[in-house]
Amino acid sequence: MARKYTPAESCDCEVIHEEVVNKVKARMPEEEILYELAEVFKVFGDSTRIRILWALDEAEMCVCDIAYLLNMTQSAISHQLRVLKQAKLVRNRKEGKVVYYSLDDEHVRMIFDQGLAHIKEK
Amino acid sequence: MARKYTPAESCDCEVIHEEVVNKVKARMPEEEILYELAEVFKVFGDSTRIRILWALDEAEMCVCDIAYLLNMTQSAISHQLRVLKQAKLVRNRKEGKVVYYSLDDEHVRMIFDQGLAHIKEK
DNA sequence: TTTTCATATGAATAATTGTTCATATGTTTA
DNA sequence: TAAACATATGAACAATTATTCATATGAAAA
Repeated sequence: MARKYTPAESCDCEVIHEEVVNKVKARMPEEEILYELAEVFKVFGDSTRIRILWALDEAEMCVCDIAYLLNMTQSAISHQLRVLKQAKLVRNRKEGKVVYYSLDDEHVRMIFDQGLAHIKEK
Repeated sequence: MARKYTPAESCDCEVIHEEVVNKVKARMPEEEILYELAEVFKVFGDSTRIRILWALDEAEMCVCDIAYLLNMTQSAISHQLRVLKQAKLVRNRKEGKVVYYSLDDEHVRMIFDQGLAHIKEK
């Protein structure tokens, strides 16, 4: 999102149900909120990050552990951990050379559960 | 995700905590589940779709209504509605020329709520 | 029938992004 | 000190994707 396209000329048809649209418009949250909401879910929208989050929900692990677990390179994992950290979904602590990552959000499990509920139902 | 890269040579460091990794590995769900989970959240990871979903949570609307509400072209909205339909998050009904869309998932609101909870806390 | 209108869709394009590769940083060990 | 090792990071590349534009489809109205 937030791509730089030339401004859209709204719709190219007449409004059909102005009452409904006005009612909904009045109840829409700030643009900023919806943007941030999308940003959060974007972080969840990658299977590598989902796997990392799921793993960290089971146990605290260092970068190397995660890379080995997921059969990926240390670099790829490190890059993704940075994304998760920026999103404040994980935190880390350093012990010598080793950096341990763990979940930093109690909602992760609940967000997973809602997603799973959707998958199972359909 | 699911990009076609040459297979990663797992990690390039030694495993540090084999016990933990084995424990976590045993508890990880099927790859397929985690992949689908990421797919669902990917759909939520775009502010246009978030806005459409939020709007439809308020009221059923036709394509033109949504385009007008969000100040976007009919085409852009139509493309996104197709994505939402494929994800089984919205359904539609036809009345003459007009196609009305509505939410097709009771979890949308709860997924939003969890996302919002995360945003507010951080 | 012809026109009009709402919606859908395919192709093209610009922007984004996940991984790789090479390398930097910083800590421990020899 | 130097070597080894865990992690981080920047650049490059391939793949994905959100929108635009042009046009197709299909239903209602003239």
